[in-house]
Amino acid sequence: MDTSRRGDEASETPAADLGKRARHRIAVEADILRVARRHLASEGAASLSLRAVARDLGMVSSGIYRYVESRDELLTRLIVDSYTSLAEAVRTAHDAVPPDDLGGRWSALGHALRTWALEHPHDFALLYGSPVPDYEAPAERTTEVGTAVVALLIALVEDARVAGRVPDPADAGIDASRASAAVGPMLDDAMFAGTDLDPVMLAQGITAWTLLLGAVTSEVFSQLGPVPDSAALFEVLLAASSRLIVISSPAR
Amino acid sequence: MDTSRRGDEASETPAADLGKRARHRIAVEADILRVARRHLASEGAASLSLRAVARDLGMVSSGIYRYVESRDELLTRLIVDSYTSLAEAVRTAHDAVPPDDLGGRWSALGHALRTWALEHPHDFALLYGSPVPDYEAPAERTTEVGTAVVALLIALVEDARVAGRVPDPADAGIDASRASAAVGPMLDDAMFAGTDLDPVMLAQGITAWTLLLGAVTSEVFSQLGPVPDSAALFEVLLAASSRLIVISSPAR
DNA sequence: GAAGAAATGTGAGCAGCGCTCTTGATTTTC
DNA sequence: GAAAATCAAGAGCGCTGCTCACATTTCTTC
Repeated sequence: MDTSRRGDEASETPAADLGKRARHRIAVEADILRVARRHLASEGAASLSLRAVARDLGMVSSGIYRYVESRDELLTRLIVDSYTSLAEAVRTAHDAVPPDDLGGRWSALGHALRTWALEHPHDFALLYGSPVPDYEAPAERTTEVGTAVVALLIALVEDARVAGRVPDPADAGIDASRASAAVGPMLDDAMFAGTDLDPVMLAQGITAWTLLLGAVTSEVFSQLGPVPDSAALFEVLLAASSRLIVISSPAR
Repeated sequence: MDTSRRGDEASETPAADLGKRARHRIAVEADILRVARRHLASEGAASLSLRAVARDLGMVSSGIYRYVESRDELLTRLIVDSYTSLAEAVRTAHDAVPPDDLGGRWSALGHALRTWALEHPHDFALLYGSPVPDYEAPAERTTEVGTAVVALLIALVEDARVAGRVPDPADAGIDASRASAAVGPMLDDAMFAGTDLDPVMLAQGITAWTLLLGAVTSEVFSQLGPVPDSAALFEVLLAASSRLIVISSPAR
């Protein structure tokens, strides 16, 4: 049905509207990812089963291999998907804050990260927990999308520098020469092209990020045992991390 | 061999010397744990298989269930084992530092944690990574031994308070009333019986611990991608965490 | 439109897994 | 020595990832 198109059959398939085979394929691939995400959310990555996904889709178990190379490849797709979802959530929250409200931007970033992690614990575990079963993430496909949220952090640090609201590194126990040796070479990376960061500020940013991610990890995996008011504890940790990269009033 | 003991056969088994059955059992249980630890170290928790352990021990696959209730129970034993190993490593390093060298104690603690984690990445993942396959750690058996290293942190914070070398919480962005609300109730816990901590200091200790654990997690799971000099970066992060709980000279 | 090529669905099958149960042998207890 | 507990061994169930041969359907090319 619905063959009402300028009948330029054969030859090119200009990716505009496709044959029923191609259409079916992208639909099935989307279905697989959708069902897999549902299974991931309810059961976790470790018990994700290709057979179960196929069963849910009403196809025979071997059929799914026409669309997915292997279980690991499905996991990779889920990782990319989760990174995208996380980056979008964080970016949306971040962009809703006025650019000159540096502290507010970091706070929004942190809260968005925490909220997303608590809402999608298994996705979070996939991204920031222990690497899955003898599965090494293929860097080409994950690092690029995985750096989206870190890019926000970098932009924030850069803006803090421009605004002269960078905290004194000595207050954070950061030694300039040490920091240079540790992260200096990282500044040559493509990610930092065009920025004007110095090693010390990058070190401060990494420290803040490490503390923030540690706080979220700790809560999602409940590493501290039962915490009476975990939201309040997060506020404390977030405030501490904030102090590492931006101070409330211009210094010096 | 070596039956040279007062031969009070039969009747009681006073746990001193046992029948051949009991002796065999504890030997086999130790073997199982040993082989399982080897598998864990080389392959990770997710691909740990009871059948493979049994095979390595030359026993038939079903035989291992005489000694281990289930796969989850084996994992629990490994967790307890790993906690013990970690606690011992950290404690040893910590106790080698003069008690009044507060910064040195924290540094030793941090370095020992990092070294242990890098040497036993899969064990570390078991303790501080994402929870294993639909497996919820039985709190009774793990929390007790899991708090050993945190106990060191608490003692350190306590000593810093006594020595009057506690940093100003405001420098770390910690608000007193917020901190009280967040962690105050935790002080009623049995772990803090006998200590004289206030909520703010506890919050500072937790912040430092979160940063330290985040730094180690980040490195072991390589969450930051390739880092040129990860050891130097750890020094920076460790120094930052140290500033959160102890300052170099007595204040006020 | 017919014919060949490519993509897709189906079912059987292999090896591995956790775990249970039965059967027969060994050790401990009485 | 008899009864009870312990253990080794094997068969078996249902699940997993993955492969292969085969039939069917769609796409491409003449």
